[in-house]
Amino acid sequence: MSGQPNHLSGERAHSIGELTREFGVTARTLRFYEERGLLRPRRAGQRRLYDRGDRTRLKLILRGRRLGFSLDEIEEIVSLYEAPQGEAGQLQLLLDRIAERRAELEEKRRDIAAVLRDLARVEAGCLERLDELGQKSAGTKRGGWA
Amino acid sequence: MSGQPNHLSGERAHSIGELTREFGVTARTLRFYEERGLLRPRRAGQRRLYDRGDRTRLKLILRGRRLGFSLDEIEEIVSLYEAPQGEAGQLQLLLDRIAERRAELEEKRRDIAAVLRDLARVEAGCLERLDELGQKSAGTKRGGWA
DNA sequence: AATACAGTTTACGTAAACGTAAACTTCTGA
DNA sequence: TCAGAAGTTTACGTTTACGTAAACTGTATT
Repeated sequence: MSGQPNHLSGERAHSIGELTREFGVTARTLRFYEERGLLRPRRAGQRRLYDRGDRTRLKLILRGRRLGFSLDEIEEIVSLYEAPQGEAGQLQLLLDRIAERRAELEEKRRDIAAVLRDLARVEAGCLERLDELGQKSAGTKRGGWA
Repeated sequence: MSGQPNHLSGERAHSIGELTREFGVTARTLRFYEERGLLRPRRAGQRRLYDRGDRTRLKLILRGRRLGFSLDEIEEIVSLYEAPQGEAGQLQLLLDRIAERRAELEEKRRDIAAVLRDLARVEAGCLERLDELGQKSAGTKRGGWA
């Protein structure tokens, strides 16, 4: 058992095509992220092979993207996850950056809450108006629908 | 009292410069948003005059921007707020779009929660490591800092 | 009158995040 | 053996969201 000295035991690496289907991104995007240094799949000859770590990183990247972070910011955030080494000064810097990001995220959270609240208001107005229309329709046509 | 037939009683309109300072955007941005149809300040001759409604819209726009929506999407969302008229079919369409947006926002909310959770993990790791360093330092240099 | 300041239009420039096309390699099944 | 599928590099194109510069207008101050 164990043919070649495998990288991490028991996991299957994925081709670029598999990744595109799994995550709904194009191959161009994946290559672009690699060019930007956001992903580093290993190679089998020319072909890219994405292991579990790469897929995790990709998930993080796409999350950041959905939240409107730039790729630069995403790079910074992802790097936070993978740099828990270093001496006291470094660690303090890391803690500071985490605090900054947390503040941004909490602003976004407040923004989301505000938009959701507004949408709920509009929705309530809609339903009310629909209800009025229903009443009139019931009075005019009796029974309303079918 | 009441010189000209004013637009909405008792509110003062703002110049573009005031808006830039209040919201931290450039004049170019405000003109661009107008060109895109997102804002419609009235004019005093050439000069733009932004009233309370314009400022409200701008707040909504910037909120959407912080959440990573495109200006097209923002336009759609803002238009939702201002179209609560119409007959039953229209209202139903509106409700559908609201539901879509709500779903997106809730995905973003989950994304935020996930990132915050991850950051908290990293932070905990940092603090732990700092604590270890503190212990060692205490043993070696006794007292540690100043 | 001259200067400054805030605002205006017009128009070209730019960074980010990919899209798209061309030309090539490397397997794989008929 | 050869077509087709999937992958590769290279390179130019495109959209979005503004930046930036030029040339002009109007008002206020010195």
